Amino acid sequence: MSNHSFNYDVSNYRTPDGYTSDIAVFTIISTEVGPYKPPEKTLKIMLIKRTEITKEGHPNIEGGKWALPGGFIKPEETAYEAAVRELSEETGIMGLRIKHFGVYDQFGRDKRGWIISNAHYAIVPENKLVKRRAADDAAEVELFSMDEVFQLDLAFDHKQIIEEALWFIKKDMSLTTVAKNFLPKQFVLSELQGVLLTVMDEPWLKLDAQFFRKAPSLPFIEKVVKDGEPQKTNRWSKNKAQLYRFNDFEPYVSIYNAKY
Amino acid sequence: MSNHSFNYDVSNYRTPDGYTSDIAVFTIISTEVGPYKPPEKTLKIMLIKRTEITKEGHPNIEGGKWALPGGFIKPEETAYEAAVRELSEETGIMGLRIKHFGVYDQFGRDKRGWIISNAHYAIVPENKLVKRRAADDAAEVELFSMDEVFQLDLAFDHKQIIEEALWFIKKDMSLTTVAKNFLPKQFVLSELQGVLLTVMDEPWLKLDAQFFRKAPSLPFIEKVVKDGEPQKTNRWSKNKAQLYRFNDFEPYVSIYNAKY
DNA sequence: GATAACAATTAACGAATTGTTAATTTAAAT
DNA sequence: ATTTAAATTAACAATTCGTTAATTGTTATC
Repeated sequence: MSNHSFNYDVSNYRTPDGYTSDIAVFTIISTEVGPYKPPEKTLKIMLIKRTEITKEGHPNIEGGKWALPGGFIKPEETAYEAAVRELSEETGIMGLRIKHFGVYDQFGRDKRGWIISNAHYAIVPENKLVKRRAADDAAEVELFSMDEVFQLDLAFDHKQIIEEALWFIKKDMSLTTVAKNFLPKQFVLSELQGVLLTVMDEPWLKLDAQFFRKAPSLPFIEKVVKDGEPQKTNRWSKNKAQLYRFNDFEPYVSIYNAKY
Repeated sequence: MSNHSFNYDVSNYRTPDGYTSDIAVFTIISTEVGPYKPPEKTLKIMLIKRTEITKEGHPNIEGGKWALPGGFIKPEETAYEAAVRELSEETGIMGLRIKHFGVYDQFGRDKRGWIISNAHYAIVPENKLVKRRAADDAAEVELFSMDEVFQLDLAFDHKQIIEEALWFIKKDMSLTTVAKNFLPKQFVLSELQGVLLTVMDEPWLKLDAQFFRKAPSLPFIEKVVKDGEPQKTNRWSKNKAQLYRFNDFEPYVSIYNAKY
């Protein structure tokens, strides 16, 4: 029988045993490194620890291991909607940027059967994450740095999923203005630089002289001005620094007119 | 019950009624516009026409409409493997670039039930596509330009899938060297320009003076040289033109150090 | 209250790249 | 021989880049 024409008799096909939505929740946490110094920023991912025993009293699959938050999708919702719901259940926060980035359907990835994972990543500003509430069934929730996470024994194929999520977030950080989701509405150039450096390590980013000369003319950010007066802050420094905010400009780049 | 901990009792959940792999197959066809002129290039997509009647003699769902090639995934294969298989069954060609770009799981998109589509796009050089064989059950196969395809009454949500596939291929063309999959191993700058122009329309691309001055120094292509002699061709022009090929350089760009 | 320290900001300048226009080369067509 | 059209090279002002140095404003230290 030809598949491409969708002739379909349910009895001829085995159907998947489950369809889940998993979410790699990233945040960037700041650690104070001294007064009048921009804090050091680190990319972290939120994982939950799977319970050893299910509610029904049976041993839980992959119990005791750290895993991505997520769960089974209901037929009346999409994987994206499920991700939004799971994330709000898990962290109590809403209105975040959530994006699909891959599907994991290798047979054997879940011993319970043919279970397909639709993977998303989400970005949470650290100030929202501190409100993180204890999970309903007291599952442990913790943030891990990228160094830490790859040393854990993760559930299922979540190690691979996280590796690929990390790759996507790096790409997005380079090519879109996602960085704004990690920053307050108004920010200072060194804060922007700090966020970018958590995932990118281009030399021109690290060199202050280059970054601070180029950044003020980036078309997608603008100086915050009130009554003709440029707004400044000394949040992180002795000398007052100019505040910026993202505007609606959508940058477009191409390898064919870039400089190398 | 908490979803994030994956406590799972099969009886509690409805499972999907099917999991399909659909493929947006793109090609660029050249039409001769005159002797010693580079041919005009147009982006086309391959669609198949769904039969009115199934093998079993029942009316086929969405019968008579044009649709993306694809089909149900078997439990022992991944959606990607299914895409490779379907594409080889359909066109008889292998070794193509195939990439996942999205999942379509809106309930109601397929009247047969809860059916999830894992969507891919593929790029086929036109010289391979001419070998396209008649489909096994004589389903009609045809190439459509982007203008044409959006005027058709497409099956399921395939219009949306194609729109998003087109968006992805444009992005990929700008940010990766996919263009090489549309070109012969050795090509001439005007051929590269023609391929890029089928999906991009930046001014510096259209302006020959700019494109031809910049292109020779792009780090991911190089002049074809044999025995110290630069290889040239007059495939498309009276004057011999330098042949280029892609090398292994992987370009990286970012919105933060681009020019605007 | 002078001054050392230090991040933010501005200035300056040669080097490299860009946008643009013009000239050259080549071989077929007339 | 002349025309034509595409590929290629040349030329040049304008812009941007990479780098180093100077300036500013505030806190900490003596």
